[in-house]
Amino acid sequence: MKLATWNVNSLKVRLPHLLDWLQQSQADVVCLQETKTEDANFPRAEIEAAGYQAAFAGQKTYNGVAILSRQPLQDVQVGIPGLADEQKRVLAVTVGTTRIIDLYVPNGQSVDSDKYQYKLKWLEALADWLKAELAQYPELAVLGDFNIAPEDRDVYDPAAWAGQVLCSESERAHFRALLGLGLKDGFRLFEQPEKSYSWWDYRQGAFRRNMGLRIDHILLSPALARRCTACTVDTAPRKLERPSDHAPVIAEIG
DNA sequence: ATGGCGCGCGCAGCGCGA
Repeated sequence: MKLATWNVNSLKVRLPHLLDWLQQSQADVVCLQETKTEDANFPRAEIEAAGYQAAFAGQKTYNGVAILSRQPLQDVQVGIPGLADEQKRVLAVTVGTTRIIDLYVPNGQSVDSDKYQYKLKWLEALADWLKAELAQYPELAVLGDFNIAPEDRDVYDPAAWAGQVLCSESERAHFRALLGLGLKDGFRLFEQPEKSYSWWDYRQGAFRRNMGLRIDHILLSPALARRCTACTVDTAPRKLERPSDHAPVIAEIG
C-alpha cells in the first residue's frame, strides 16, 4: 500500500499534474492540502475517473484538505474534535483497517505573530487528539504539510533559519512531542540522501539551487512503521511548468 | 534594501504562503 501527501497549492490549477502523478505513482491513498476549493467545486468526476474515491473539506481561497483512495473511505471526520477552528485543515478517514489523518498545520507567519500563537495552540490540541487516536487505531498514519522542519538537517541554511518560523524551538518541540506519542517519522526510518527537502520557495530559483525545507511528513504508528519498506520525496512534479511549491512524499507499507 | 513568486479574488492590487 502506497500512502502519499502533497500540498498542491490550488487543486484547480494543479489538477493536470495531480492526475498525471496518480497514474505514475500508483499511490493508493493521497492526502492533499491547500486545495483552496469549496466542496461544491471539488473535481469529483475527474478524480473518480482516475480510479479514486474522495473525501474533502474545502473553503474558498485558503486551506482545504482532501483524501483520495482507491479503496472505499469510511468514517470521515473533519477537524480536530473539541478545537473550534473555521479553517479547513484536518480530515480523517478509515481505509480498510488503517486510519488516515490529513493535516495542513498552520504556517504561523512569523514567531512574533498572532498566527504563530494560533499554530502552537493548534499543535497542542493536535497532540491530545493523536494520543487518543493512537489508542483507538493501532494502524494510524498522519500525513501532511506540518509546516515544521524538525531538525537542522531538514533546512538548507540552518543558520539563516535559526529561530525563524517553521524552525523555531517551540515548533520543533511540538513535533518531537508527536514522536513521543510513539509515532515514527517515516522518512527517517531509512537512510536518505543529504539535503532532502519537500518545499522550495518559488523565488530566486530556490528549487534549482535546492534551497528547501523538509516540512511535509508521514508519521506512522509503531504497527505501520514496522511494515514500512520505503519513504521518499518525489521531486519530479516540482520540475514541471507551473508546479506546486511542494513535492509529494510517499511511503510504502508492506 | 524586506524585495524576489504564485495563488485567489476579481479586475487593481492586496493578503497570504513558508
